Amino acid sequence: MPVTARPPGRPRAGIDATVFAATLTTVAELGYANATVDRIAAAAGVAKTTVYRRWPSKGALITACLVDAFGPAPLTGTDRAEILAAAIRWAAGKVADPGVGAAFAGVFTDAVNDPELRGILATQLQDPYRVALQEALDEPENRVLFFIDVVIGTLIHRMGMTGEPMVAADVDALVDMVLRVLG
Amino acid sequence: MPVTARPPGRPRAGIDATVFAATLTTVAELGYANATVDRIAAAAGVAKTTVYRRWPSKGALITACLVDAFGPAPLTGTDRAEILAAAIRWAAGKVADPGVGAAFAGVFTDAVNDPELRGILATQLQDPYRVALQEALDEPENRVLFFIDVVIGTLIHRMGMTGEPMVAADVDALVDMVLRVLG
DNA sequence: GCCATTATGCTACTTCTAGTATCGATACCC
DNA sequence: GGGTATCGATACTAGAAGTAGCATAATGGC
Repeated sequence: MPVTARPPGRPRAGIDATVFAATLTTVAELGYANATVDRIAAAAGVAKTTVYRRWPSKGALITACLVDAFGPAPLTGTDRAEILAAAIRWAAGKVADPGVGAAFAGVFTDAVNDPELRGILATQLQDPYRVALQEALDEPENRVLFFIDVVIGTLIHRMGMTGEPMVAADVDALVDMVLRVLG
Repeated sequence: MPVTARPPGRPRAGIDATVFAATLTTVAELGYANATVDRIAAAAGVAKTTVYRRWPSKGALITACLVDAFGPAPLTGTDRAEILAAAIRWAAGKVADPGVGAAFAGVFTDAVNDPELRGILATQLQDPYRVALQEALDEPENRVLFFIDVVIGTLIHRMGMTGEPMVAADVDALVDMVLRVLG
């Protein structure tokens, strides 16, 4: 029994999941810049005002959508090398999912000049993985942050410059490179 | 004597350099999102229409500004390791220049969902360095592109997530990591 | 010095999007 | 059925990208 009793009134239906799905498909079809909140709301079958009641800004919506799309990191493996390799391949696969890479790159760009959104992105999306990696690898924070910069930065740069996710051979090269330093 | 004779009429003054300088200072002061074409033009002391007569879009202006700010890469050194290390440190220094990193991250983000701008960015900014690196390192194109993804992606990711350029110690780590693979 | 030529400055405009306000309708739990 | 909080719909504001039209200014050539 939860401490907070369910409040009375019209409850929220499964709107979050519907909006998240609509966000990814809209971004995948039209691109981040053309995925306006109006269009996302229409694709989800909800009113734009409903979106803004649940998320304070478009960037916050995209970030929440990405947190949902990525989910918990599968830090599985018997040793550091296996954990790292699995984490990199998992990240590469997620970035290659339809809409995820474009949404990631888009919200990242928006965050560059929006300190508030940057905090949301760092806290809600990056920090859980950073903390989990610090524990799984027994590495200091700055080392894990560097690892995230390299892996995510490389994947997003490829996605942004070519419009296509990184091919398997290059993901292999990324895994090899990182393992030589942190493995 | 150039093949194309100078056309008659009012010649262009040194407007390009003025606008480029105003672009970087405006982006450095206000951030990419707030560096509107109106404000950049005002900072440069020219009319907005003049900017749009010279560059077809804001993204093209920023790209041209970055091409000017980066200039030719100093691929100096007696061996591959020296060349690579110098190139990485040079890139890190440029990204850390006031306005350059933010402008780079911003135009990169814009390019993700704008194929036309992506072409401009790849052709005018990336390709010259790619070709020069291919010759200097005697590496195939896909290998050099991977190198660029890693170095620029890492630097931009750090800049985007923290708002600050990468510190020297982490640039050292980046150099070490790349040298283990390509050096 | 004058003229043709071309770029610039200026004003106004269109279009699009993020985000907000208001209010009636609706769905849920009790 | 009633209370409550959310949803839908419409309308709105503010701001930025990009465009149009025209008067003006600066240059080289004569």
